[in-house]
Amino acid sequence: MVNTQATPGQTRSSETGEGGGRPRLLLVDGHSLAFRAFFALPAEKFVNSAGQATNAIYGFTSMLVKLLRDERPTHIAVAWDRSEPTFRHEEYAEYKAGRSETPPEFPGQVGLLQELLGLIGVTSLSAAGYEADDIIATLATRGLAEGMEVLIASGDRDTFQLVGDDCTVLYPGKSLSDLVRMTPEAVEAKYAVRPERYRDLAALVGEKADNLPGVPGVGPKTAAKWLAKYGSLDELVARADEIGGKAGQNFRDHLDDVLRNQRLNRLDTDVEVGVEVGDMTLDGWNRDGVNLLFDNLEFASTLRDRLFAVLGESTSAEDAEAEPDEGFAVELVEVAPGALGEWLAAEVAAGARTGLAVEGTWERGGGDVVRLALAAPSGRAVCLDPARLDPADEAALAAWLADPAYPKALHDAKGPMLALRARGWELAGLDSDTAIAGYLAMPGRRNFDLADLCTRYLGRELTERDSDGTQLALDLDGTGDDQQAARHLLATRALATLELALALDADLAKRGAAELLRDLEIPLAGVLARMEAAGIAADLDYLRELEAEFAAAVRQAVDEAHRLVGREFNLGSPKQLQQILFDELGLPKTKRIKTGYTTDADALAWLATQSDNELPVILLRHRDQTKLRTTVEGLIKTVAEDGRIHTTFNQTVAATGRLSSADPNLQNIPVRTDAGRRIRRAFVVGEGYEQLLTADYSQIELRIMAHLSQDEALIEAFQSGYDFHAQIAARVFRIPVEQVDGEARARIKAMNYGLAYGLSDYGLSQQLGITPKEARVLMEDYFSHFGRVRDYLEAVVSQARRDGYTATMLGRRRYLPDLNSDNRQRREMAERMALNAPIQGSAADIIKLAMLRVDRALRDEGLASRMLLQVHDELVLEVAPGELDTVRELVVEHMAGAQQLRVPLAVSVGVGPNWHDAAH
DNA sequence: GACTTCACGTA
DNA sequence: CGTACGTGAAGTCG
Repeated sequence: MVNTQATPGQTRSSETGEGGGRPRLLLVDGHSLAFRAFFALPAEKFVNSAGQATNAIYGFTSMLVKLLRDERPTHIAVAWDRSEPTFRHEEYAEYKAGRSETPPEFPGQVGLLQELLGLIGVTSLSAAGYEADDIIATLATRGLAEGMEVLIASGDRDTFQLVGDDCTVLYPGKSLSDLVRMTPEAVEAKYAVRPERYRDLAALVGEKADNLPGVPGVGPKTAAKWLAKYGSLDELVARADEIGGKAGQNFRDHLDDVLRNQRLNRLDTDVEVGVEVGDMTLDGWNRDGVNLLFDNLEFASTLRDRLFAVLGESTSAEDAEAEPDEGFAVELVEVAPGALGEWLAAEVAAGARTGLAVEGTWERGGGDVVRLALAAPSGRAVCLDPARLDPADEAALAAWLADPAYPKALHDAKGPMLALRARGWELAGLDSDTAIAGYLAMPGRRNFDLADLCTRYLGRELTERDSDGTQLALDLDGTGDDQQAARHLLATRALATLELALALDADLAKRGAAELLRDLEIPLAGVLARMEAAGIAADLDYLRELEAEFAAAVRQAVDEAHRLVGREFNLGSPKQLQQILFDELGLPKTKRIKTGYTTDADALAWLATQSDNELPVILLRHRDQTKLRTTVEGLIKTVAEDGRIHTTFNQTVAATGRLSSADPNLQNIPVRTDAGRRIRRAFVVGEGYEQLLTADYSQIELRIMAHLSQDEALIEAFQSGYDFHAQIAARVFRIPVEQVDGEARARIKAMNYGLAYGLSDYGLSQQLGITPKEARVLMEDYFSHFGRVRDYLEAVVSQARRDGYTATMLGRRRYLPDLNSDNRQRREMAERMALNAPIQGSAADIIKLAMLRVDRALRDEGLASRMLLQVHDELVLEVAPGELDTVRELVVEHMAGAQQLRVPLAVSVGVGPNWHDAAH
């Protein structure tokens, strides 16, 4: 492999074409290489979720990236065959006949590949009546005439006739990435003829793939021998009689075939292509477009990174003044002890943003700083070790960190804030958080690594290279010599964050999310950091009692189940449960899932009604108790030294804009059952505080729906202040409110909530235990009274289909490309997401606003009470002695007033010594 | 050990 | 065959 990879000995400085190096033209045979790629990669492993095959696209792109990286062409074009017949067909009707059918997965990929090439700025060419080879021959000839070096990547041996001192063919070898360099020497070594005689040789031997039979009994060896002896095919034909033996006779008998082959395998060098080779530079690529296409094709990020890295280089090569070819040109400055203040004053002017990177640990509301790096716009950076900081420097650093006049850019600042806070340092002036910015730009993405964003937004890789160009390991835990590498890497991260922040500023401005970042999410990060640091006090003894109790209940359920079945089995294994329930006990089958039949709670409850067997009921009890036990166990494990549980709020996970809570998740503590609610008693008011206070928005999503749809009837129902669901039920069923019974109210309540989820008649029927037909009638009745709601929901989806995204009240977008998917299941899923996202997302916007307001008010008022938790529509606060009335009033005011809607935002408050008793 | 599937808790 | 999450256990793969 390696021996075929001997890349030309070009140096970096001669790569730019304009800069004195010789222009280098790469010509690619599109179909030929795409077809190779198609068969090299397993089609079944390269299919996106919409069912589109992608193996040829992936393999071709991978090859192209390798070519761009290794060969560094200054000019490039990809030539394509056309489906219509060529001049060769006119001459010889059987040309290329007898080829097996093109696999159906292939043709569709060619169009996408051409689209991709267009996006990365590569010229694609084809010409009616000609094959790709002819276009390549034409361009190669012109390129050579203009003094260019020419490279041809093709799997068609006909191109070998073009090989010369300045023209090399790269021919696919055994594997996809293995391109053999066919130089004149290589052609001669392999075929024993000079490249210009290759046509003659091929004419004698024939080409099976093109259905061009040669002389029977004559292979490359004989053909080469004859050509060596007679010099050329023309001479050979002229002296055909001199050739002896059986082969000679065959040659004379098949002379017409040979001459036909020679005419047909000649490549046309005069095709009208309409583009000058000098214009085939690689520039002006469309990053957003490539990203979108890659997202749709569902390609791994590695290929994208490799492509962007190589494109980033080639575009920057256009402008010698621009960034270096790759990486970040950070200059790590050593500052003498005591001189940090001076350096900051000189390097980091107030008002100019600084990149800040922190290395350390942060979890469970605490943390520590190992080192931190500051990078100025000049590219100069310092890296500081807090443990070995001169006292004067520490003071200067602390003052600078806490000074809002010095704007800072960090990546995922909440963790670093916790670590800094543990050192007694306050961070102010957070001006950009590149992780959150990335999240606002692409809320559906899984992760927002600094390195990923650099590749995507800057086209540069966040890696360092030593003098050999080999990548340094991203080893932050190094010791000794690695220390310096770690310092340099951290400084690089700081500079990368700074540059990334700039690119994201522009992107967010385009997306209308700049204010959302600056005024909502960034300030919220600080609030969340304080909430995490505070944590919520836990009654550990009580939790242990609960655990023992739930564990005993689990054991009892297990015993009963084993006794009933007559042997031991794992109640926690759906697989074993299926075996017992459906095979051994012969109970009726439930809903199908991938692995058989479901044993979920609904199914078990149904089974209990279908048989006298007690097992389903026992299993249900076991499930309940197990869930409770594991919840309690999880909580016990996370109680910190300070007796409090410090969750982590994630600000960049939920695609709708909600927060999420993890380690432990305090947003899914049971509340619906009595046993579950007992767990909430374990969350107690901490020492030095008086009460827990919970405040939640009543029906916030329905109120948002009323607001956004502007449905008068809905708005009126909220303004009246009476039981909302009952009022709606009264309207739908055309009866006075007093006559609405529990049943009717429950149905309408389910309907109300289901609307915002894209509920189907089937789903509603399942939930209410009625037939789908009854459900449909109910929905029709509902919409006959609240037509604006239906109009609104439909409008949201159609607008999202048109724009590609939904937007919340504060302009938070959610991108839903699947709205135009050909796959019905995906499309309908995207439709439900589209109608839910503005509602759930606007609710998230509003409570985030409320959190900022409440936090600000508490601090402005100098109150010691503090916010501890957010559970989507609820806030939990810890109230300091004597502050209850003030805090209650303040919280209600700022939650209810967070956003002006066409309906009131109702907030209800409860107070108690623990989370359970603070409910209302 | 890493990953997927099922199941289930919350809003 | 309603949205959004996180977690734990079992099962599977390398």
